This record gives sequence, structure tokens and C-alpha cells, in this order.
Amino acid sequence: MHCTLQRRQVWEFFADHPQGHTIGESVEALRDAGIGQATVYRTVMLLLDAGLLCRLQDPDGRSYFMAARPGHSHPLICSGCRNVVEFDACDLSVLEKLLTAETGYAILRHRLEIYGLCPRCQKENRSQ
Amino acid sequence: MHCTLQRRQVWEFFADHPQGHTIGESVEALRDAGIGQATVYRTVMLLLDAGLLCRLQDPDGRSYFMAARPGHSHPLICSGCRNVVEFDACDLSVLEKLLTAETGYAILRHRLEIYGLCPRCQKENRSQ
DNA sequence: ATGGGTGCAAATAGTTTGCACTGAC
DNA sequence: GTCAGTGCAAACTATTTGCACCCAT
Repeated sequence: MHCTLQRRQVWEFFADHPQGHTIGESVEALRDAGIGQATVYRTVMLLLDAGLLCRLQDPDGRSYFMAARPGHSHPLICSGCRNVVEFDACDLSVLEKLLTAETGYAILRHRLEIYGLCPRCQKENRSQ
Repeated sequence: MHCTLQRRQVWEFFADHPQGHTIGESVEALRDAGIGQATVYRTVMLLLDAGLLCRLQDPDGRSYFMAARPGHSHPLICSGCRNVVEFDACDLSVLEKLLTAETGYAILRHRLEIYGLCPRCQKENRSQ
């Protein structure tokens, strides 16, 4: 797999921002650099498969992408500015054992996203 | 807001299945009943706003809709057959307090989805 | 007769694909 | 020269909208 200039630029776009971005936003931002939208789509999926990006999904179904942190962590997402703080203090093993016992399901993974307002957006009284 | 025949049929389609369904699937299923796709789109959004449906999102970004259970609960989703069991034993208040203390974020809500394989899909060795 | 709801078809938005071209090896 | 990667445009899919018609009030 080639690490081309374009792929590096797509990666840097996400790595340089602590918020998630839609594919549309990244297409637009990278257009000035002369990168075509097909390349952005292809590269985002590539980085996603490689585990370098992760996908966030807001309650309305939109997908956002951001640089993935290594290891197991979860996002705390500001509903005002979409800034993301990652945390890893999540212990769901007790809950998962309980669910397995109760339902017989074999647990594979979980998704935990927490939404809130960051200090700045609270001050500016922003929401959504 | 009118409770028309079509709206009732859309609702029943979701209420009658314990799995989530994409809008596309529901459009297709309701076409035989003579319900147009615009009506399905409009009605699903209506039921969603009314809190009668909830939205699940799989790891690939697809949205699924299903009848919402009253109260606070979370889905345990089978990756094989998409069957959903809801559970409400989730206590994240400690985690949320910790996060507020550490980050200053005002927590608004959380999303917790757990993925696994139901007993039948384990037996049939299904995955994804 | 009025007003919300519906189906159809058209319009729009979002995503993927085919293909000729480019650049690194 | 080969081959993966790219940009463009076209194709395709998903979603929304405009509008004439219908039905319950």
C-alpha cells in the first residue's frame, strides 16, 4: 500500500483536528489541495479499514470521522462544537457478563458515546 | 396529527419485528400495501420525532429503525440476524460524574450499544 | 370548502465506478 | 514497462420536494 502525498494529506486533515468531520467536509477542505472527491472517499475508507480513523455517528445518523486513538477508548462529544475528548475508563465487563448469563448472547464489542457540552459551549450557551 | 391507515401500517411494520430495519427495507415491505416511498420516509421521521421509533446505527454507518421501548434502555444487537434484546441495567452515572469532574463537560446523554451473537447464530456459526 | 395526508414523478444529495492518465519503481 | 493511485465525469443510490388529488371534518 502506497503512502502517497494525497493519502498523507487526507490523514493530516483528520489528524490536525480534534473534532470529527463528515466526508463532505473533508472533500471540501481538500479540494483546494487539488484532491478529487473519489480519492477522499477511497482514502477515508482505506484509513478506516487500517484502523487509523474511527467513525462517530451522531443521533441523526450522520457519520463523522476522526483520527483513532490506539487502544480501547470512547468519545465524549460536544454537541455544540463537536470537539471530542477521548476516555478509556469504561468497565462494562460486569454488565457484559450479566447480559451473557441472561440472554445467551456472546458479546463481541460495544459502542459507548457520551454527549455533552464543553465548557466553552456552556459559556456561550450553545447547544445541539 | 392524523393517525391515518398508512401511518398505522408503517408503525405496525416496525412493531411486529424485534429487529431493526433500514428505511429501504421498510419501503420495500410496504410497497405491496400500496404505500409510497415518500410516505414511508415522512412517517418514519414523524415516528422518530414522536419517540415511537428509535434509531440504531451499525458500525458501518447504516441506520436501522425499531419500535422504541419506553424508558431508558439500550440494545444488545445480534451481528448475525440483527435481532435486538433491550436491557436497562446500565449505570453510567459514576462514569459521567468522573468525566464532568475531569473535563468540565456537562453531560447530556449517552449512547450504548452492545454487539454479540445470539444463541441461534452461534449454533449456526453465523457472523457479521 | 378546507386542510392535512398521500402517491407519483422530478429534483437533489450522497456515494461509487469506469477509464484514461500519471508517476514511482 | 508495469502497476498502483489519481482526477474527472458518469452512473448509481438514497433522500427530499412539488404538486395534483383525496378524504375526513
